[in-house]
Amino acid sequence: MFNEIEKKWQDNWKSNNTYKVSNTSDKPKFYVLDMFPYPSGAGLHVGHPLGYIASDIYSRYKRLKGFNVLHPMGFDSFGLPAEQYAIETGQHPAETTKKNIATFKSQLDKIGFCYDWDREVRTSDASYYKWTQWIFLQLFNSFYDRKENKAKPIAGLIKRFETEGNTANGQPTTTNFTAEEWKDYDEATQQNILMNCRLAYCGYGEVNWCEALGTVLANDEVVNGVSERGGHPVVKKKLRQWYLRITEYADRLLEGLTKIEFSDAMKDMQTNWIGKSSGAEITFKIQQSTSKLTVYTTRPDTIFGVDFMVVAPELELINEIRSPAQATAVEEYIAYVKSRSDVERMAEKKITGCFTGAYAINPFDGREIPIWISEYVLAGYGTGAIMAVPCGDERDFKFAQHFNIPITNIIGAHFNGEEANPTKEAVLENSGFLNGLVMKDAMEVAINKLTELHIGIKKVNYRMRDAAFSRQRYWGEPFPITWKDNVAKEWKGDLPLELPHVETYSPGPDAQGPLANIPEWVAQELETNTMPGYAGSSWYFLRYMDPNNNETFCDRKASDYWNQVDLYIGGTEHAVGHLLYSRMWTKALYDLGFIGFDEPFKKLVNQGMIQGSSRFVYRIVGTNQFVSHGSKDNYNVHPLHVDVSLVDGVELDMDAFVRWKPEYSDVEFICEDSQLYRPGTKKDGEWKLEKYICGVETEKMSKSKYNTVNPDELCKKYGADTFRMYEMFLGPVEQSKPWDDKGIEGVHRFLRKLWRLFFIPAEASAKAGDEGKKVWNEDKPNDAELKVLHKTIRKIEEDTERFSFNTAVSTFMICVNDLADLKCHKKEILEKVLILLTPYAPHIAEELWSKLDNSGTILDAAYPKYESKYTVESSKEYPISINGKVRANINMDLGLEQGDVEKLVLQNETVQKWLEGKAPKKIIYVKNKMVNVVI
RNA sequence: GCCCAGGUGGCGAAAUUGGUAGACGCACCACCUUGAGGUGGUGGCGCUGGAAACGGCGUGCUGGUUCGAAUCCAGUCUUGGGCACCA
Repeated sequence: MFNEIEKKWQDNWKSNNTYKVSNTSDKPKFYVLDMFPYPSGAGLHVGHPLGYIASDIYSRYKRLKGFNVLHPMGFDSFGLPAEQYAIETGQHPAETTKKNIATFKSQLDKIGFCYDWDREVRTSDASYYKWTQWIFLQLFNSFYDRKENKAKPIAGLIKRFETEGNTANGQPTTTNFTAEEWKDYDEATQQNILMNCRLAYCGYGEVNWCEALGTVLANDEVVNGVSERGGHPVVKKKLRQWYLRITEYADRLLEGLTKIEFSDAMKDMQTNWIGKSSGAEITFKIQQSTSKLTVYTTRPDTIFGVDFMVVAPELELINEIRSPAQATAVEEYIAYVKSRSDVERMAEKKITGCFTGAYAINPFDGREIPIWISEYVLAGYGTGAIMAVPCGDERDFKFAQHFNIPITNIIGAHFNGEEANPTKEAVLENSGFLNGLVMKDAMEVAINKLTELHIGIKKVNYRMRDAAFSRQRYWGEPFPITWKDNVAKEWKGDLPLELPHVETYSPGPDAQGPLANIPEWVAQELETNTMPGYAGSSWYFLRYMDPNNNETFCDRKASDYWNQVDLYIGGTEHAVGHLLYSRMWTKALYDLGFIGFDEPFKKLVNQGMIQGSSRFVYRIVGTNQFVSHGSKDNYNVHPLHVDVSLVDGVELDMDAFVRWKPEYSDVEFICEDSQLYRPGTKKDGEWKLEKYICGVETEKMSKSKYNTVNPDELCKKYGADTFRMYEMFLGPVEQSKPWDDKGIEGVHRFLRKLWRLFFIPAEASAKAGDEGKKVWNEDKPNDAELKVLHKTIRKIEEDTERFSFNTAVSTFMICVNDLADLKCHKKEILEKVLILLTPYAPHIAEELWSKLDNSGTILDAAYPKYESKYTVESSKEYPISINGKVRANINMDLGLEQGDVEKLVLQNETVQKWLEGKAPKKIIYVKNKMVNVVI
């Protein structure tokens, strides 16, 4: 029955364009956004819709509350998996992507979401990536003006170079020169300098190269030294790469966090990723050399505790300063470091290093400080060199110990000689002019002194690096860039620069992408890299506002109207990728005057992940026997995933298992009671006492683990409304939890019970699924019934507002139970309950609404208001507790004065017994809830 | 190692500001409805002692603050997530 109702209303909404959203309205606007999905070939599993259902409920709720709600959906359809699938099967990514999107859309529609599909965006559509390319060009043609702290068109910078050079204005991302010098530079030199200023720039850099995927990866796409996708090894490689100068936005990205509602956990993650630290850069003279060594430290107060210097092996400086005696050792060490991959370094974490033979001079006490090189110092952070203070830093301490370098103690008793102590509270000793100062106060004194002597400056550093923005792949946005004589220029054709069709996806020469294999492409000297997956997703929320505009990426009127996304729902996995990039793009577009806000998402809610509950069978190694969970430890077994649909709870359907895959056709089972069972040896219907118990583990839901559950089947069996409410009922949206459908019956029962408030099925036709006999009436409700209604209105509103959808479902259940107890079938009550229910179970609400002889759609009904006279208790038995422990009840009216309450309490028999004639110390009357007597 | 979020019945969970812990649902038990099954209904359901009335204990563990703690504080164990030689 529910299936037909749902089909009927889904068709009705579609043909009436019920969810069409207009960019003009008298109503206040509200923008609810989901993180759009990557349309994988596996289709939707029950984990995907969790956030979508939550956002759908909130959107529908806001619509009922009188808002013009934008709630769009689209597809993040460029990316690696489609291309890898293409390599494996030969199907073109455009084809598979189209097919997958169709599957996703039909699956989404079955759940009854209120998307305006006219606003759908697909990042791989030329009409969409035209604007991704356009925005890229804006970034390419802009620089970050550090003085005004915003992005500006690069034309202004060129003008500045021509008139003032780059001395006073200081764009520190490039070198200094005068206006005359600028004019004398040839074009290549000028372009080189400009490239160093552009917000999207091309440069040579150490990148994360993944051989198996044939591409570079951004830092957030590499996990534990292997690729996030596929788990292939990743090595450092020097390559020409496009980058986004996100580091220029580091401070604003941090500052912006205070203006938006993200969870603390999310803010912490972004803050840590940006990794701001402040300290000083200090330059040391080197003995018998004109070279100098500049280090970055957060602890300039420990300058007198420096016992050695460490330089990253990659630094050129090493060749200038190393002593002849150490030359061979240094070269050998550098060769050794180069031979090691990131994975090895991380796995081993051993202490290695090599003395250069050179010494730096401590500027304050003239001490000679040996300069070492070691892989534990990173070339890419700070200056690539550190001053080591073993008494205060654990890594420095271990290094000193390992190489027998004497340790200077500047913190007295705080250092025990056994381990370093990174305290800032110690009083400094052996520290020259800093003696007697507490460390945290000494920092400023030290920095001032260094500045005064021109050997150091205060310095802020960020852990975040510029974002690698090119991929050596096919299935992504082409860069509208041409190369001539090693100079990158904006492509002069009309956007979009369309992705050409290819027959093969194999990499081009010299670690270039497949585009390098296309002669016409190369002939035009076009860039052969493509943009990364996050390019299209960094601005899609803007395109929804004005999706069909062919003149601009998003009309300013539209973006001014819809403004920020009011509510963004998605997983935490994008904390340092997508969410940071979109924030940066928004800021850049804001700086350049294309939009009027500089934070894209006002509020972010992270939905938890629904994990799969995997089942395992245990194959005895080298045999075709499987042993049950209880006795698996007695054998040498190999665990294998088994499809969850073949398992009832933990008990395997052995006959279904042998039919599952051909290679299992003649297996045997050693069951829980150690009996051997061979499928097919017992006839159907014969009692099978043997049980095979599977192992259980919670892991990520994925097709390869056979633990996915398809929402289609649940919608078919129970209906979309049941499915929607059950996903919410499972627990708080923010929380991750393994999927489990054993409670879905309860929610389904609730909806049937709701139905029976309107219609009672006739006895004989209970199974036929017709609507039954009408029982609803138009009688006037009484106080008890109104009380149920208004309490529900209040609770549902509160629950919905605070995204506590699980308790909201409970509230509905209580409401329906109460109405059933009261035998209340009154239209006046029921129709209001239906309105409350609309966001949660739109189909059944709409159906019953129409059956109550209402016209129009319930989606635009007026949201009921609660009356407080029905939501408070008028009189009640109140508990009295004595020293916090409830001992008796007392009858009294609400809103009594303290004095009256005391009198009433003292008359109570139980209290008198406890007091034994003495006066109580205190009588506390708590929030109209209870009374506590302190004795 | 560092940062963050959790830990409550057989299970998913609730408890919005410190105020009668376990709402609601699942599972389970008993009964009613039924020829039977399903559906539907009523009641029970933290542990423990007790025939019962009633009592003791109880929100990972150990302490503390408070008339009163799942909630606040200190320490500790544990699960999940993030970062990881960032000087």
